[in-house]
Amino acid sequence: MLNFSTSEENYIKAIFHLQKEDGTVTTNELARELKTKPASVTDMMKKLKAKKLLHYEAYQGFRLSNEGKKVALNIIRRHRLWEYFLAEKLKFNWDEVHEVAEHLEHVSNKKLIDKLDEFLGYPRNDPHGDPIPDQEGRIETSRQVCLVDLPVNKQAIVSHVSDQSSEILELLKHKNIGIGTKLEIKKKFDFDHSMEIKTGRLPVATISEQLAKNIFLKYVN
Amino acid sequence: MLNFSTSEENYIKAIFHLQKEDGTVTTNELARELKTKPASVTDMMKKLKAKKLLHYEAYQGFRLSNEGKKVALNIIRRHRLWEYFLAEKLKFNWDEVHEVAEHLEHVSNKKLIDKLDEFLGYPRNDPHGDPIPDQEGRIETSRQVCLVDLPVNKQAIVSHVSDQSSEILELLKHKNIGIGTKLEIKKKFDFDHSMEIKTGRLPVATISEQLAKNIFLKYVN
DNA sequence: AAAATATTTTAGGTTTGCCTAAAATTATTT
DNA sequence: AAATAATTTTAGGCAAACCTAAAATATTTT
Repeated sequence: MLNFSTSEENYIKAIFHLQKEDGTVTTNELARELKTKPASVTDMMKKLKAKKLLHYEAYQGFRLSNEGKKVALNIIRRHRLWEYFLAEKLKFNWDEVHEVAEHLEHVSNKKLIDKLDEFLGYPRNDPHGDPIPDQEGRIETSRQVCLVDLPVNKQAIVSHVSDQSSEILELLKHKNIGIGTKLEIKKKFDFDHSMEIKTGRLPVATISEQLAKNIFLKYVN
Repeated sequence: MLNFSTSEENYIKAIFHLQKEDGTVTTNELARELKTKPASVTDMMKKLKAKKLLHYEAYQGFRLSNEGKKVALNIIRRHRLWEYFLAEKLKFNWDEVHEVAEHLEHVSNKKLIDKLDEFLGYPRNDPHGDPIPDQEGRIETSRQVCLVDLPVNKQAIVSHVSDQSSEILELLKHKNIGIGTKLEIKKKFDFDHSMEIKTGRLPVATISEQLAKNIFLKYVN
């Protein structure tokens, strides 16, 4: 894997994220995302095309090549590992990690990142719940997570309930929660590890730790 | 504290280190240190002078201003904390940390560095034995270190022996070690924590862990 | 103290990544 | 399908940080 400038890396990363929704990314979209001007985007697209990181024909938008995707996943791996480190080890707040990780992610030393990964215990998701690509760039698209481990404000869909007793099902029915219910945690209470969640249209519901331990979800996206 | 480019930071740091020996630094010295050309150095000196980070008159060499020194100590703080992190937490080898820290040091987020410092337990020296400046840029010029904690290949001078029994003094005399003796550790053995040290002119001597625990030294410089 | 040598600065050029304004192309209306 | 609007690209410039070659200054030698 060659080395890229901070600027090139930011473009690659932005294209990767944008092309998730659409298939192909436009000059204006990218300029908006990166807070730069369309003319600057065109400049960079020419350069990245020359480096074979993306497919691009004038006026036709662009998509990352396979090589470009590999580079993107590598940057995302660095970013999310640093986010995890900041939140888990340095006790940064959930909402402060992104900005700092934006800088750390550009220190591209493979050994550093692999050792950081090992030190952190090979985490699978960053503090926002997004999956962390492995050394090979493999990424788990949608893994199950226990409600206990679901980050605050991260939407997820109930996919499994481990205890099948009538008692738990009664409780879940009462709270209008079932497989397929989309929800997010609004607040976690350290005292008893209970939480308030929000489902689709309804107001908040309180979930005990015992209940949360039995509910598994998949991230949206 | 304002923000500086990576390049500016590298110049400031290099001047700080060079002016330790001499009082004033010359264009050629700095060019050699930074593997750049004298003309580039002159360019940068004008810029740093305009930013009041150094004193400089054409052809007369340069010295950091007080503000420049503060900036330098801040960069050195970041560098050494990252070195400590890499060696202590990520288990990098002693001789690999410097290069990686050269990159990490330029991520200048005060909160990041202060939290890193806290996470590491406010270490006083980096893995090379060099002191780590505190938040205010204060640096311990020459602190005592126990021989047990002296890094390999780092010269230091015996400044204190805690046990004053005749037995230890006999042993030290036999090995030609006394207050003022300059030595460095050549090898440490994990098995019994014994070590081989080298003093001035003489060949290596072996020191037991028990003995090392009673010898304190000051770093050279 | 003049000449020779070494150092430092100036002048002008390059690349990267950004910009504005104008031209080219594509998309949308009418 | 022409006209209008929106998007994208081109052309030409700018600042940072580097470069080479030549000029200016300082230092050393004779």
